[in-house]
Amino acid sequence: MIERHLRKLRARDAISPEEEAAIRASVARIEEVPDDQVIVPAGKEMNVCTILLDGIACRRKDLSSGERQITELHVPGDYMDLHSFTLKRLDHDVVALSPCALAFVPHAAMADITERFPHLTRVYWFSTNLDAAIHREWVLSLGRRQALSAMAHLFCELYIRLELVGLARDGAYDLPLTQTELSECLGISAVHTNRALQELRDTGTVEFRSSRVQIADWDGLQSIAEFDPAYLYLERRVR
Amino acid sequence: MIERHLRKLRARDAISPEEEAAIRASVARIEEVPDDQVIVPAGKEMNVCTILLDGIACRRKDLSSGERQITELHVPGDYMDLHSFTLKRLDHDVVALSPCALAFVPHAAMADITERFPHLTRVYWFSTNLDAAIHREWVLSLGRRQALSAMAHLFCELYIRLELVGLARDGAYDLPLTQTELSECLGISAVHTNRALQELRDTGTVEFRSSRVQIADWDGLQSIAEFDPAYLYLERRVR
DNA sequence: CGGTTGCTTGATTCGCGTCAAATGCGGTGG
DNA sequence: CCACCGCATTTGACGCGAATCAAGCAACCG
Repeated sequence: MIERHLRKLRARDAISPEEEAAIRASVARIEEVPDDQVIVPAGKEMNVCTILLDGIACRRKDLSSGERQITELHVPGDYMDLHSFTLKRLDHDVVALSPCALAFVPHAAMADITERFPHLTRVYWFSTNLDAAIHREWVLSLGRRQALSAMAHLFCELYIRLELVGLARDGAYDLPLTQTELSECLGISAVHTNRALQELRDTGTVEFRSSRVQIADWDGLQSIAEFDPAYLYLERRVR
Repeated sequence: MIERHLRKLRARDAISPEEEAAIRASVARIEEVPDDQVIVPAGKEMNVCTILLDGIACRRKDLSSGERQITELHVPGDYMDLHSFTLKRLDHDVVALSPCALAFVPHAAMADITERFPHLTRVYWFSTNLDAAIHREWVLSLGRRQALSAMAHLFCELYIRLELVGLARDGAYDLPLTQTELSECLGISAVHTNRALQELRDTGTVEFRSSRVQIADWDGLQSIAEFDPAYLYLERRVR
């Protein structure tokens, strides 16, 4: 299952056999967690990082009022808390939005990689910078896009990211989120999320029901979203 | 002027004399740019990184409609585009919001640092992860906070970050932004920005005029903002 | 089969956007 | 020193996008 992680890395850079071996050796333990489980709580002192092998998870921040904001969705192959290697504790929760399979990599193993593999270190540094680029795109969505456009943008982003690891094809992918969780990504209410979904369906571009996204008209969806995948850094090059 | 950069790093970790020397040696060139200058355009192939020595700058993304969203403000001491070292090109512009003094560090010098100083590499990796943490807090502000609260939060964040490099004290700091630029940080209109500023002034917590922020009641401001500085990782520890 | 959770709908409210115009103000040139 | 300009700030009127409240419905599940 770690293949999806390698596939994600190799989409952007070359990974040598030695580096691949080091990555495989860095995994100390595999675990499965149920729906809704808090995998990493905000503020906790960390000494492992977590790769998402299967399922959908997120980074989530809370307000005292109980309102929640999801700041990033994670797909299989993602390091969900690689930044804990340098931050030591997180400013947000990492939460499973579906049953998830996880791989744990001790910080010590990551430290070993940084000493022995400077190039792989840059690859992982790149990976956290890619997360930041995704954050920035979400800032743009939340700050300036209309709800409909932001929602379309999210469906586009997830299609590209899931297709990269072989989990989307023919314009469709599984997305086991409730409408409430989707609303927590988009910074809107659950009611408005429902209405925006209907409006998107009415445009004939995309449908989201029964935990599945079906894109009928990619160009139309992309145009509603003003989606430009440049921020996902899909080109393969030496970092 | 590079002292502010060192001061920011040393607030979170120890920097040895050898590391300090390497940092100082990495600067190839110093330059001053006027107000409104695009320092790094989105998409451009980069081979240098830029430290902000003096002035206020930002990361900014545009929509085709001409609407703009600022995704982060930069204060003196910040590396504004350290992520270009691994990303090679940026997904946003870097723009001077006041006249700025800049220090340029070639990617080659940064590569040299990553080979010779693993600890300093982690310090810089941390620095880009701190930017991501700030992005996440802005996602929360844009997604879930009311305009008044988000504005108060931004004034709190800037106070802490500027105080760290000696540019804020006695509850006050210079902030050479127009209300329109402030609105581009907060994802609201310039008109509403003006009204929210008046409302904040009426609460007696903070005043923003003539390019200066004067905080009269920190506790009150913090409470309006629900500001918790944990996301700024102010504790000093080995990374 | 009753309870829980998620989805859907309608009515109403509200935060903020938009448009337009007025006011203030630093800079510039006569 | 004043007239003028350009830009930022401020104000008012009005409209829209999304929140909120409340209720009904559908699906799942022990």
